[in-house]
Amino acid sequence: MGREPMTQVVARHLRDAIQSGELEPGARVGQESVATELGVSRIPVREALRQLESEGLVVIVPNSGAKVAVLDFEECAEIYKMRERLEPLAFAESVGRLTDEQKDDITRLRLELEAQTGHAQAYLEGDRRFHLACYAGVATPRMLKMIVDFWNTTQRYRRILIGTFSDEDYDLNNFEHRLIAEAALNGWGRRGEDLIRMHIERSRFRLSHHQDLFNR
Amino acid sequence: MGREPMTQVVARHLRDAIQSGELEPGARVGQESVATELGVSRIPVREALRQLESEGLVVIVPNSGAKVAVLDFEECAEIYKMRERLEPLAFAESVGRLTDEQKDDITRLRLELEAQTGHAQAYLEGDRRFHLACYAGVATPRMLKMIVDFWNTTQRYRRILIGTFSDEDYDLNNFEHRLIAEAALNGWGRRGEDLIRMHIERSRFRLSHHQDLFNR
DNA sequence: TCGCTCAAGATTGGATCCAATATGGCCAAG
DNA sequence: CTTGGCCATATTGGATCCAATCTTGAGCGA
Repeated sequence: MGREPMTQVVARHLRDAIQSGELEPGARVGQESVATELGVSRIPVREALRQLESEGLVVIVPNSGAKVAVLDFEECAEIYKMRERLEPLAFAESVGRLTDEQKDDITRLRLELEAQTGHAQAYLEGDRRFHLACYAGVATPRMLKMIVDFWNTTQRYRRILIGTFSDEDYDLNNFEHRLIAEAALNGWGRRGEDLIRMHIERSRFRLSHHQDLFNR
Repeated sequence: MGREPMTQVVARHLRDAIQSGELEPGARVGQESVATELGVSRIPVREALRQLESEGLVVIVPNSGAKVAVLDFEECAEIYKMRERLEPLAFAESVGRLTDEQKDDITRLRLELEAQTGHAQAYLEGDRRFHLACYAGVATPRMLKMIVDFWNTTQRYRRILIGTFSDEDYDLNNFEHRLIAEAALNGWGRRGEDLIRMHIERSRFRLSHHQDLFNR
């Protein structure tokens, strides 16, 4: 059994750094600095950066370097619109193939998430886990990867947005999750599609109400 | 003005080779052979392969090598289902921002395409150009790239499928294109969405009728 | 004949080195 | 004071070389 390629290690490291906010959008990501920090040569760093670029996390300018991707409001909204189309499909494909364990996961994650109400950071992580659990039945990894990439590229901005949540915002979110979970557990594909679309759509509307968060 | 990075040159070369059918699905893509063929070192080849992997054109197995991606029927159908969701969105976002030149392109490409009726290879190319022209108004490149990647990964399989077209299949296709073009030229977003979804859906149905083409 | 072991060859992964390009500061001209 | 051009420096892009891993096929034994 072979060791894991350094490229993957570097990619994961940078991915985490970007999503945790350690590397802010627009921040320069120098090959040399990353290489020395992780004790590897620049080669795996370069390949990792290409991978992250394809995931939408960084932007590479030839002969200039890589920077953490910056999303303006329009781009962010566009991603939400794509999610509104793709995630209902993922739900429909997932429902019906969910094992009992996976259904239990959905319920468990939903309850854990509700328990984190008000704690922005933990809620963010839990929210992600819950939604992805709903798509656990998707057979082809391609669609799942696209969705995960969407979540990753917007994670940084959802964190900002969730800071503006009122108690009622949390409640509404939790309630929508309960409806979605119900649909998943009962195999209601079509109903789940609508719920998920509306769920994401509401997030997008909220996003457009806080458009100012993108200016700076 | 700087020269274009070798990585991009290699990537384009391999992309063309894969789409033209020169490299068949499952074919091994050795770094060394590509490098010597193009007169470059293996470094840009490796980076190009990573890029193509992110586009879904090749599959890289660590320490083993890269192979042209093979799609089974399920994966191919899944991509079509995603297209059925995303391309209507792209149409809706594009329509309304189309310039007069872009509208002329749509008409011109549609007529050129009809003139190629019966010529599988040329029809394939024209079909692609026509559809992409309908999305020319999309502002954010991210969605467009995803759609192009979908077309690229399935190009090889559409070629097989188009070989089974009867005269009536061509006619139906051309007629649907006329309806789509009409919607684009008149800015009928919602109508265009439905037409495109049904257009792709019909292709997917045809695909499932020729499922045997995937067995070998 | 079939399956297993193991070593030689081939191929990929990574490090180091050199060339090409962009960045940033400095100086001079307007 | 601003702006344009120029050169030193830092950083990326690519080539070459070495190490690690996988693949292949011959040999052996059941």
